[in-house]
Amino acid sequence: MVTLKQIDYALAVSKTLHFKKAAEISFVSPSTLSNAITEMEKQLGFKVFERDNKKVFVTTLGGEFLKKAQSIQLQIFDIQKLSENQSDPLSSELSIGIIPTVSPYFLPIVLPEIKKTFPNLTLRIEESQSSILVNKVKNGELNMAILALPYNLEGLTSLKFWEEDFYWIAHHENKNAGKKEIRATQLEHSELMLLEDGHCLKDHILDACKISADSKHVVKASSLATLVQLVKGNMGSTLVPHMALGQLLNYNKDLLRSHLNEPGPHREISLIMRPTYSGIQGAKLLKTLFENSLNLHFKPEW
Amino acid sequence: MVTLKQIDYALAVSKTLHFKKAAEISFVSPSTLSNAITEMEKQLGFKVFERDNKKVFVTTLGGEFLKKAQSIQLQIFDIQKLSENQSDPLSSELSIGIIPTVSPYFLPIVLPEIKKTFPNLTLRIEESQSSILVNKVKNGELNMAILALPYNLEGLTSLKFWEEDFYWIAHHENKNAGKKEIRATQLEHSELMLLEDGHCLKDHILDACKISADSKHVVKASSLATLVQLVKGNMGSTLVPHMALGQLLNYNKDLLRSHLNEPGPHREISLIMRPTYSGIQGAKLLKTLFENSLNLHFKPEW
DNA sequence: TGTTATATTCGATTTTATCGAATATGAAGA
DNA sequence: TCTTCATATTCGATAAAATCGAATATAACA
Repeated sequence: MVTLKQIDYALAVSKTLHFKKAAEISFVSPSTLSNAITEMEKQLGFKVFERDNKKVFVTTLGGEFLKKAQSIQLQIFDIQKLSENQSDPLSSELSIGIIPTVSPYFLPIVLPEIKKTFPNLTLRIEESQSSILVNKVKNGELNMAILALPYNLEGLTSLKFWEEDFYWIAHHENKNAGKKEIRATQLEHSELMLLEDGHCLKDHILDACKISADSKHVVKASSLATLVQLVKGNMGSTLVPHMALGQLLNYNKDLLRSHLNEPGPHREISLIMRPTYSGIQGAKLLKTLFENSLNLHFKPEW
Repeated sequence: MVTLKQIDYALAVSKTLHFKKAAEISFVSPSTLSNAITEMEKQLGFKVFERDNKKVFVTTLGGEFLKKAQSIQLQIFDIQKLSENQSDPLSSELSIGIIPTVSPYFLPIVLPEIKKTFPNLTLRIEESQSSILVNKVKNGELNMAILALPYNLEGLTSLKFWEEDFYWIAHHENKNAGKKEIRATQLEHSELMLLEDGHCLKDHILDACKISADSKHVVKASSLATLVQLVKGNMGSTLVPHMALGQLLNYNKDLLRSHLNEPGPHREISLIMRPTYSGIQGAKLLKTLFENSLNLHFKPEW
């Protein structure tokens, strides 16, 4: 039988590609580790690592094995935390990833609430783009992430807590500026400024406006704040999500907004996590907290 | 650390709800098993089984644990078979579930091909409805299943190998009989005879015809063959999938068919399996074999 | 041709798992 | 109430395994 200890050792080797270092991080002697790997390979019927005293590399089949092995190891971690997460959720540590087009508008609202409601919780927040966050959640580096869907979750579980539409932001001199509603067809693609590649907001905007991904937009900014500054300089127009309106426009007289009148909601903000994650109970509590905070803040249609 | 051995023992207890019997099926003494479970519960920090010398039952949290534990055990089985399935796929044993509305029309075509192409393969075929098959694939009782999608796969992986439309079968005295194409709106719901509940074909037909599930149909048969016999007796009409046409109509002059002219394909036949299943390589070979056999048999639009 | 770094082998030792016998416990029946 | 019975658990002894350090083998490099 393959054992979890063997799996741990194998994963340590795959991380270091070095038996001695792997032995160190596993807190065993090199001989122990070597024996364990050899025994495991005997059980499996194939070599996971091709190695001599100078180099170590993973075999093709070994790669398959390691992928599955890591998933199993994560599930074991999850299972071990079943107890603590059940008895008193959100009372120790939690790492959450969040995308840049949500983070600055969302965190100021909910962080105080989290602090108040779960005073014993130590939060670690990490801001990255969706693809990176999905990977980190999958391999256990993050407990959860806050993403905008639709997005390919690759098997992760999601809890939706907010949906919103996009608004078109234009300089008051723009001929369409100030309309309450605007259709995608009324937007001049050439003057539309979007975020650089990798931001899911860009794709959601293209989807909502049914613009093909390859149409060229001159400006590709790295944040919504930049884009809005450019609009203020009358360089073009842009689209931003509902939750960003208040902070970005800030009663600026030059900037006018119009609701994007296309089938919505244009994006759905969700909490995602591994399906085997033991803190799902806690995640549901968070989801509710998020919903309540956001509704209080945004719903009274200011 | 929780070990796989402990997980095995715990699952044996959960199956038998009896420590002595669990010890027997695990080939260890009762004391060994008892100690292992106690030690495991100490590691986990909670009791999985509430027990005295008369009764054993699973705690709430224990149930959570056992569910995850079983999933892990299955993945370990999968990992152990990585080698054999890789080197020479489809050379030992394979259990496949298949739904009743595919089985009689599909197996006669592909079984001879499988025998010819994979002579060393021992096949076990099991016919059941989708919900049962999904469960059996999930808990490892079956390696794969052949289902008609869309269907809630609950995380299982699918490989589509065939898509087909439905045909309306009517007695030649029926006023619409014999038309090449027929729209759902032209069908008299009252005279439509469908399979009993639980057959996914019934749901797919309701979907394709946009009939609500609660509309009452008098006849609810347990097989397509029965339905067609009823049509022959002029009791009403029915809908059958493409692959069933030849066998069911069999050049019977009383029975006329019309293609259901609604957006399709009306159902997709797929091979489903656990995502961690190591025989995916073999499954892909089967998929190709299925495609080839079916295309040869059905595509020349007889 | 040494030297160095590193994986592996080997024998001894510690740790862990397992067993059978003895024990404890609660249910059922006399 | 007292026995009997079935069964989970405890205990001490034993078997199996995991681990260690030292010795060994091996390839790269100077």
